[in-house]
Amino acid sequence: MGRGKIEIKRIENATNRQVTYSKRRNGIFKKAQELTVLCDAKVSLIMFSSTGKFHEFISPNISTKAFFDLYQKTTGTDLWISHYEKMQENYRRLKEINKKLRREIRQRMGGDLDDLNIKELQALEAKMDSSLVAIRDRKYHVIKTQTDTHKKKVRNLEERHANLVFDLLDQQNGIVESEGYYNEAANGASNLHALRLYQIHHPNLVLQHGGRFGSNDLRLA
Amino acid sequence: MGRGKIEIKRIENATNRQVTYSKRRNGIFKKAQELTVLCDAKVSLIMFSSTGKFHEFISPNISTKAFFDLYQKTTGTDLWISHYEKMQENYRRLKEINKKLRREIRQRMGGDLDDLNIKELQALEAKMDSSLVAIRDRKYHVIKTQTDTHKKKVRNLEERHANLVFDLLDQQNGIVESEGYYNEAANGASNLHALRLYQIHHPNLVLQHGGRFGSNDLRLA
DNA sequence: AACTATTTATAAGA
DNA sequence: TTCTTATAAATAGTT
Repeated sequence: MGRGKIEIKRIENATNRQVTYSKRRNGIFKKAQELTVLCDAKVSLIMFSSTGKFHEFISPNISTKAFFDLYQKTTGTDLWISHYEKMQENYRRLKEINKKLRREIRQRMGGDLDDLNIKELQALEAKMDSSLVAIRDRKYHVIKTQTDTHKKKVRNLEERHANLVFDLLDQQNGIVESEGYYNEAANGASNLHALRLYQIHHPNLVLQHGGRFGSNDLRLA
Repeated sequence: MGRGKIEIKRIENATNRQVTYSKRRNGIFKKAQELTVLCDAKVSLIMFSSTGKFHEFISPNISTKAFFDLYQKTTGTDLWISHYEKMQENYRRLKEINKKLRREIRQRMGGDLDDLNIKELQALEAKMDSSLVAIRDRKYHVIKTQTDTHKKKVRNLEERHANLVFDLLDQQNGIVESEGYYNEAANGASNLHALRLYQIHHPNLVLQHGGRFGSNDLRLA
């Protein structure tokens, strides 16, 4: 049916394949159309090319949905029941697992213990005990981390505060004793003296870098 | 494409129509088969004759169901969406709940604690503590119940054993002292005497109804 | 996309 | 239905 006979096997040249697909697709669609008209038949012809392109012919006066319904009715197969049933089975299993999980949680919360025997109760108690240890450990670890972070923050703030105080005193010295007696106040050399002056008037200021920090409102239970 | 050219319109003669249907059906199936092979395409061809007869061609390596799924995916239509999607949504929700339950259990087992803050850790610890108390209470209750049951069983067995002993002694008395010295042995009046006799020969028998029962192999932790 | 030599499909007849 | 065969139709290779 062409310049030469061809063997019916996959056309390796992609361009040729695509061209042949296009030509033969038209041919088969025409055949389907003719069959529909000549023989008063219902035809559904759906195809996907190797590149995934979709084409469809369907006889007039019938939708694809109706066609598939007819297909299912005629063949007695239900195209989606297997999929559906598999899902239902999964759903049922998940529900069961869920129930067990909830039960386990209830037991771990101290309820629903009525149908555990002594061995099971002892095992549960032991597990709970060790879990409690793990939780306590974790809690202490978190508290310690948080405390350390607090310490660092406070230390940092203290330093910045102290620096501000020094700067302030330096400025005051520069103004009050402007006769030149303390002209070197602008450089950092007099910080210690300035601090001493400041402390005289603010005896509550305490510079302390490793001390105890009061309650951080974390009860250590 | 035959002895004469035909017009493409419904063939009124039913026999002719049927014959043409049969011939052309073979032709179109062959075309579909060739297209599948030559062009590496996926083809679904379903037809119903005017008399309702069903024929189908489908490319190898793909089921009608898979083809239908592909069709739906490609065209964006979904014919059983209402049934199916509702179920999928339920399934998804159940899965999510499941995940949370598992996580809660893991935490209650002392794992997966990294992203709990101190407040949550404290709450968890408190819950675990009270749960542990409940579990211990339950354990003790079970132990007590079981012990009581044992006691009752033992007591019952002892009584039956004692009765058997009495009956045995009565019979022996009946035989040994058949001269009539103890003819009233058949009624229960002489049980006390019989017991005394029995105890002489079995000094290890102890009738004890409220005593301590040895280890029941239940460590009281 | 068009052409055309050839192959293939099939209408009519058996 | 199936076979035969003359003829229409489809199409492979080419342009």
